[in-house]
Amino acid sequence: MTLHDVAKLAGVAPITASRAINTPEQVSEEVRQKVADAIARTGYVPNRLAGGLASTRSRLVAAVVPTIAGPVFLETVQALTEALATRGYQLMLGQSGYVGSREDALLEAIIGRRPDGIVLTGIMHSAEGRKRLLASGIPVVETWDLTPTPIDMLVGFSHVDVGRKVVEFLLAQGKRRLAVVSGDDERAKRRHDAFQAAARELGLDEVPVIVVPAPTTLRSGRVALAELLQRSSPVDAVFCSSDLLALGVMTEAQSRGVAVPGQIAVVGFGDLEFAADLHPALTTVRINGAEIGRQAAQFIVDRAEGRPVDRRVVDIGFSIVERKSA
Amino acid sequence: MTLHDVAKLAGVAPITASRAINTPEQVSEEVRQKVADAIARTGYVPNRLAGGLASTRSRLVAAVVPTIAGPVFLETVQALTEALATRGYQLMLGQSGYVGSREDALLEAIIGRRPDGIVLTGIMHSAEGRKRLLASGIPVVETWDLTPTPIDMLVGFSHVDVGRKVVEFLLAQGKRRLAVVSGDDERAKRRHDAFQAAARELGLDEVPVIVVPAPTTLRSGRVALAELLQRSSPVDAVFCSSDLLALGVMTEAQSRGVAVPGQIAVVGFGDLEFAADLHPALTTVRINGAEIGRQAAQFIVDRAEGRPVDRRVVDIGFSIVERKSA
DNA sequence: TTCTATATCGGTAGCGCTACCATTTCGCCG
DNA sequence: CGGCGAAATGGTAGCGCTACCGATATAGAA
Repeated sequence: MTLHDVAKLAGVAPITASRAINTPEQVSEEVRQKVADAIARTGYVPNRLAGGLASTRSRLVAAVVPTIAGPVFLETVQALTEALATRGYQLMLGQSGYVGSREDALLEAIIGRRPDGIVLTGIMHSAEGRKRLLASGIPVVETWDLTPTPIDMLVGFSHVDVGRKVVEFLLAQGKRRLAVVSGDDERAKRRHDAFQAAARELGLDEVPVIVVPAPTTLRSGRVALAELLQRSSPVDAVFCSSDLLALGVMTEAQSRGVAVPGQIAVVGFGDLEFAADLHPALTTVRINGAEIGRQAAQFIVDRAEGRPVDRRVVDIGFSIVERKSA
Repeated sequence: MTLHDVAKLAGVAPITASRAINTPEQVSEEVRQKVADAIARTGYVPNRLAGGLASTRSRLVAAVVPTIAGPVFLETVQALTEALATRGYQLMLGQSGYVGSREDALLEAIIGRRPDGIVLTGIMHSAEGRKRLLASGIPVVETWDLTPTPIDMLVGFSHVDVGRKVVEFLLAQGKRRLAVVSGDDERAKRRHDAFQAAARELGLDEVPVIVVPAPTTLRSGRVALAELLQRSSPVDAVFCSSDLLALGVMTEAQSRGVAVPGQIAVVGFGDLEFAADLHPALTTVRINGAEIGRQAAQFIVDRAEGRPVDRRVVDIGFSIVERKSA
């Protein structure tokens, strides 16, 4: 079943049938109807590979996440997929793994499909990767981070600001013996470095940091708190690099009879769906992941459809959602 | 940068360059080297849209999930993406939404890309959808369920068996006043129908079922337990249709001072990563989601590469992981 | 009436690749 | 030393669609 068959059935030229489908305002009502009938009768589905080849517009967008299994980027991916779908674009998913070893093969696989855009979670660091991306000429959106030197477009927020603001928040709660439990990914590191620096500036003790492997899990939260409590210096607040970690810390606290927030305050990161309903409800840093996805989709669709994108960097900010755990 | 440019640079015919890339065993070592050099110098990346069009093999696989935001299918999607990537295939993600309204548009968007296979989470029910899928001639794998009439291939397990086994398990623990908290998706319904039926057969009281909207959340688990406790008849065990729901039930129990499993046993479904580390550790039904993904990938790649698939239905089963909550 | 602007439709070529068949090369046999 | 099969290479055509340009019909202006 090809466009030619449909056109023949409708009694028009293939190119006219193409227009009836793609730019219906360019054909008469009569033709539109005949073509629609022919499509209905044949069950014709346009071959978008062929269309993409001919028009150099694949209507495919690639998203690269470290792993889909971590809940962090889910909201973003969901919003991205949706926003793209309503505009006729399809999402291709690529997993870089937290290692970044297969990154090169992944980029090759993606670029080979000639997507109309690539959405990266996190910024691309490898010079090689940046070069390939740039050379490909494909619009790129980096997300979930801020950098003065984006490859192309960017929508994110400042991890350094997050670290600072959380210290200030905790201080305002009267907490003075802060600690951090953090995944070993690079953005989390930026947050806790800023956290430590801010604590130092404000005259607090050196902040101990427990680093756990990414992806972060409830288990590593439990283990981390256990380790923290075992150390000599007491702790009255813990900033976790993910809500899952925070849940782990709270779980461990509970199983040890340590009161939250009474003895230890806990702050998470991400504001996952469950955070509000934990007991005690989790105080956490909220990132509007869905908005990141939507904005990224907007960027790429605008580019693909030839609209100029003036502001190429969007800082969507964050907020500290104060609940019961801190 | 096209294959022609690379071929010219390497001093061979385009078709020879193509072979050097795709079937290197068909060309001499010398040609292989020259083409590899030319590629390295030019940064050439084959256009897989063109290749797909010419060979009618897109090396694209579509996966349809209700929503990526629910954690249930994550493991499957991750394993699928990985297994596919290592074989040179790319995953396209489609979200049907739990409603299934846009399902038609989604199918059209997917089929239009001529994927080498389609992986469905859950089985396809709409007659219209089945017809289109069948008509497209694309290999289809239905997952996470069992049916005597799959569209094509299938890898799943019996939800009816799950419901029955959990009743038996709970009974063996000495629990007699069972209840269910369940999402309103169709597979969950199958589980709790079987659960109710089994309880009836075994002479237990009628099992109350609280149905909450999908996707299930911690919050709905809390609310559901609250409602359950408010009812007249006492309850000593709750089977939840997801681990998140189970966590909600346990959270609510904890905040009300109801002992788990002492007063109420809780059984989850899914064995999400956090289940083992909850306090108390969650007893739950384990589904090997990753294995589902890998098997689905295997099915599709086998088909795409012309290998015959003899056993088209795989029951991967499930297991009840007994921990502390029941 | 003739000319021009506008809407509607069609033809041709080509996107970048691979399937298929043809040709060349070369070692090796009788 | 001709002939032959296998290995290596090349040529042609076409996958299904759209960009680009051209043709025709209609309506209104001059």
